[in-house]
Amino acid sequence: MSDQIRITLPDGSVREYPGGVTGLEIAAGISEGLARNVLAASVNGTVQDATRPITTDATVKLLTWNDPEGKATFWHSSAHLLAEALEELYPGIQFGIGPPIENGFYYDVDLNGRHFSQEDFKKVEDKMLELARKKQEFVRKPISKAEAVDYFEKKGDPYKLDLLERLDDGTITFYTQGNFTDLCRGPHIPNTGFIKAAKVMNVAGAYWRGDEKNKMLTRVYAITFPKQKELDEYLHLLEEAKKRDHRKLGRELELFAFSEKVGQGLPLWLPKGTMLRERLENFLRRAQVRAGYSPVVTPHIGGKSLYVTSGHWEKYGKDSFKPILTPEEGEEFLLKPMNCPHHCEIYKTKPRSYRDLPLRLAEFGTVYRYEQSGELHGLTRVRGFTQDDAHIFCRPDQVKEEFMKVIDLVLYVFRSLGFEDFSAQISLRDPENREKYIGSDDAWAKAEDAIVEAAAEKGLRTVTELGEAAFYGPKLDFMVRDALGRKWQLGTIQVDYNLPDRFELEYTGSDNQKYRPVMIHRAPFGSLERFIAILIENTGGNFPLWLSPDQIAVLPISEKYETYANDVFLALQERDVRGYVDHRDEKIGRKIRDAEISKVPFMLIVGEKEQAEGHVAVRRKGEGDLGSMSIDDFVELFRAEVSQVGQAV
RNA sequence: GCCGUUGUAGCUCAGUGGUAGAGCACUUCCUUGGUAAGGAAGAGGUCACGGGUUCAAAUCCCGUCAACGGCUCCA
Repeated sequence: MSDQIRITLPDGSVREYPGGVTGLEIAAGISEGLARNVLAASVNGTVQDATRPITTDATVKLLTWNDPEGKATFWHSSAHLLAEALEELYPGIQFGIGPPIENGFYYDVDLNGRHFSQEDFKKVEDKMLELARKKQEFVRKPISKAEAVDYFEKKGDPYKLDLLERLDDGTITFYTQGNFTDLCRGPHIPNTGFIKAAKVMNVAGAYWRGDEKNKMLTRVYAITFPKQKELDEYLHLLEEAKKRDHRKLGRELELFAFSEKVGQGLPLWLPKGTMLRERLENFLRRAQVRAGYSPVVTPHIGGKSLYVTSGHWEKYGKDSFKPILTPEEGEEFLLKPMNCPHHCEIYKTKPRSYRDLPLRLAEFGTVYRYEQSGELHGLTRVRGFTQDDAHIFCRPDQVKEEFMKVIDLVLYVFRSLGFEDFSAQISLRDPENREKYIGSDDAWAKAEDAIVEAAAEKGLRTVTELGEAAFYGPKLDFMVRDALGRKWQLGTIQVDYNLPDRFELEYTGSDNQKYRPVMIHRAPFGSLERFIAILIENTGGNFPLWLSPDQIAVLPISEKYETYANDVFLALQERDVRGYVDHRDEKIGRKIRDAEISKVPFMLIVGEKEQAEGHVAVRRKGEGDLGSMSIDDFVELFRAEVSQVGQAV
């Protein structure tokens, strides 16, 4: 151990230390402050305990709260602290897993039927902090599998034993802090004293190992911080995010509603929401016409045999809405869960030539799917929704080019609406579970290659997920987050070599032979409902001018100017400006306040002066008075802003 | 579907065994006003629904439905 080792630090400097030096000691040599804040150490790219000796030359980064790995380590250790607290409060409970997550951590526990709810949160938090103040060290101990099994058999924890079964002897470690010992690969923070603030967020059920055949454990979600102030800030941030929740804003801005009588997951679009939705539809319709799409319309139901042919009946029939029947003949029809089978039938209405391809059929198609009741969520997960669907029928040699054109369209849509923060996900087959999918290996391989290449050529930053493909083909999804950080899929592009086979679609090639086209399913919004939900949360309800349900509110100072207010409104309406006149018997301050709360972009105040000059006093929401101007000047100002985003819709 | 929590006026919420409340919104009247809440009066609830316990249930118990937070699922 007396041999010197060379440690390379992130700034490129190299220092010599005695072999066996720890991250903590290196930190102490740099500054006392750093030593106080070191949570873990990255040694040659592997995160490990800051207290673990380093025995060879290495590149070392000392991790603090400001590093994602530091945070993860902090929260992982906090999960152990949570477990320790729970065990003290509820002796005899058993533990599943307790990982860090994006915001905090959780621990799955089997409370053996014991009750645990919000009233107990405070007690757990207090216990956690009480234990944290003891500055208990996290002690790492390599242990043989036999000893580990023995420990948990004595303790009576079936979940840990289940975990141990899949671990190899020689790789197993225990971590102990205070009276709590856990099977854990680590790493951990030096001691519990770093944890100064703790909050149990909520509890939820979670199946052991995520399998619904297994027992449901209680998942306790919590978050901790090195400073109380940071917890306060986090809670404040959460409060702010809740204000942007589309379910809240949807009600407040009168965009949509639900009715128990209509049914859960079946949104009712109110006039203002419909206005917004129609602007979006028109926006995409125009873009699609430019991109060579042909709009079509198909019925909301289709004969069962259509879905037998498509394969959807086999795959989803048993857990869908049941077929509806004709009264006399008993013929079965399905509420359409997809538009693609209908579009395939449109393809088949006449013989197609290679010259006709690509054929791009687009439809705002409303579909109905039986989503499990516990899954429904505002507008992001519903049972009836409208896809901005289109199916591109093309020759195999056109797949990649068409795919790239769709990527362009999706990016155009996202850019126009200010969606900067999205990620792209390529979903491929699960290589270990191929019977889940229909279609030949060869077709799948071709489709997967086409997607990967197209995404790469478009320079998309993508993550690839195995096993996330649709049952009929791989896909490229565009993912965004809602106000509370949950991830949702919006735009999607899917290659399908399968449906053309099932529907026996054909085209005649230049050699007069019959060929099979390839289908691309695509939806830039995904569904209008989900897209609008995310748009509401992204904008906080402050929609761009071209989308605002009400773009202006004409506010007469008093009844005397009502006629003039109506004249102003009519003149603007003729120039395609949307809004209303506030005729209520209220003072101007009140009318302004209400228009501001309704998030109307422009308020046009008219009184004696304006009437005399034929002007309007313009007030911009959130900004204030812009001064008095003629109606023509206002329209110019208005149109400049609308065309700024390129969307005179 | 599963686990947990919740359900009182259009909205936000008080009320924990003894005749259903507040603020905002709504209606009417007064007020005719200059850039974020003028005043007064009024109307509005089978306390989600269905059972049960009790002299008495919004309140306690059981069931159903729905919403919320997760899990599983998501063509």
